[in-house]
Amino acid sequence: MVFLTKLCLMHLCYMHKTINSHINSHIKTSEKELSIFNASLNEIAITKGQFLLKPGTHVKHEYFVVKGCLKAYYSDSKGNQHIIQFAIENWWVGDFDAFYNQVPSELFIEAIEDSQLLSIHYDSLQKIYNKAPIFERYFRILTTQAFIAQRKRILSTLEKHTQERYLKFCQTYPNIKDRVPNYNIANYLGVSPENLSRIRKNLKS
Amino acid sequence: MVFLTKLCLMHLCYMHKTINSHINSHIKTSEKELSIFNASLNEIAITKGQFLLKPGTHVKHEYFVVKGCLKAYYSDSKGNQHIIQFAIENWWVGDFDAFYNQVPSELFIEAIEDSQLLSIHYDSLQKIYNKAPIFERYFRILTTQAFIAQRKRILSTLEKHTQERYLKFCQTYPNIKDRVPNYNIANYLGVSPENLSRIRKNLKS
DNA sequence: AGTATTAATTGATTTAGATCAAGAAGATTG
DNA sequence: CAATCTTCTTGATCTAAATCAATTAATACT
Repeated sequence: MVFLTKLCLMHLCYMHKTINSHINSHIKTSEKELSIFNASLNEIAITKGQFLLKPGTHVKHEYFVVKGCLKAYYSDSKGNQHIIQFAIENWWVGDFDAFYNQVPSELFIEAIEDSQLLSIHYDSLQKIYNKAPIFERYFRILTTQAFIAQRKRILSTLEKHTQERYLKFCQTYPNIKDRVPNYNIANYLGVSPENLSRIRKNLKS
Repeated sequence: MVFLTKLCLMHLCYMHKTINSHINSHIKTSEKELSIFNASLNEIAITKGQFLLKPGTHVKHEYFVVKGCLKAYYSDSKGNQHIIQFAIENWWVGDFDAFYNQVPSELFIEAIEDSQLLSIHYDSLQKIYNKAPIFERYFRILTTQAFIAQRKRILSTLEKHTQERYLKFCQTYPNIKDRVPNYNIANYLGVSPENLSRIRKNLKS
């Protein structure tokens, strides 16, 4: 029992260490600011195939991936998945529209691997913004970078053929490419798995 | 001459008034914070067909549209325009990747109508963030909303047919739809002008 | 290891939309 | 108000990719 407690503490340290170094790679914080932030985080463990979020939910949390891999997707009327984001280590994931604009979620977020996450509650975040406004900067920078990445994704759908877009995807996310089934990459690119398979075959020769 | 000066002052007031009410629709500011911000803005007038930005430029400014309409686009090797954004009144426009990450611009920004803009310099903005950190919040909120809008755009290319995407575009941006030539809307949607024309014909009947 | 399940591949057919080409309708300008 | 330039439309053809269908390969399960 003592052993277990110790393990949990070590575990907690590891998760906080991960997010804190991510924070400090973007902004400079004091010990106090960091501890205000850390105090608001909750740990979540989720196994492959489990859902973090489903449509129709009132979303109160955003999630930081410490370890693992998830996909965020919409499901259309035919049941096709349209993947909006893969989230791996050091990414934030959530339904930002539902979270910030207080509308019901339309998004599925599902674990592709067993994953460890940290969650933050909407109310906690608002308090953090007031008590430690440096975190406005942290999220401003992250959102700006995410915005730029999305802009590039839009551009690639506008100007490139599927083969080029697939190659670009592999180049941009080499680590994701090897952790995710190909039909999910097809979903992300918005093409059929058959088409992606043929493209991959074509690239081999 | 006196008359002209007076006119310019009135003009200045109008432009600042526009951006200040936009700011105050998102955050609460003191007079002092607002005046710090206002002091960093420069006025720009640009006529239809002129460029605010071209590829290869070292980007030092972002722009707020007080009046007018612009398009931001990439031009591919065949000379096709891929429109990433239409900017009308109360929108910020710029090459955010080039601006924030100090890489050369790849973007054209061109006036579709005669336009009045306010520009802010990168260095000024950094100073504002330190002197009046409430503006971190302003830009965090704007970027978050822009991020959400882009996510919806990505989703629509993943799940919808061109006709549905065109209807969605008209619904989301009714004011832009009527100010921009159809072939530019086709560029934005990533389809040929001929195809959009046929879709529009089909919708009439 | 052997079975069940899930993922990837391959082939045949269909389709939405691109491309090519020409003309009509609007808008601008001398 | 011609004349020019720009935008939009229409038709014919071509092509990338979707869809449908079946098989093979890879994982997971007990």
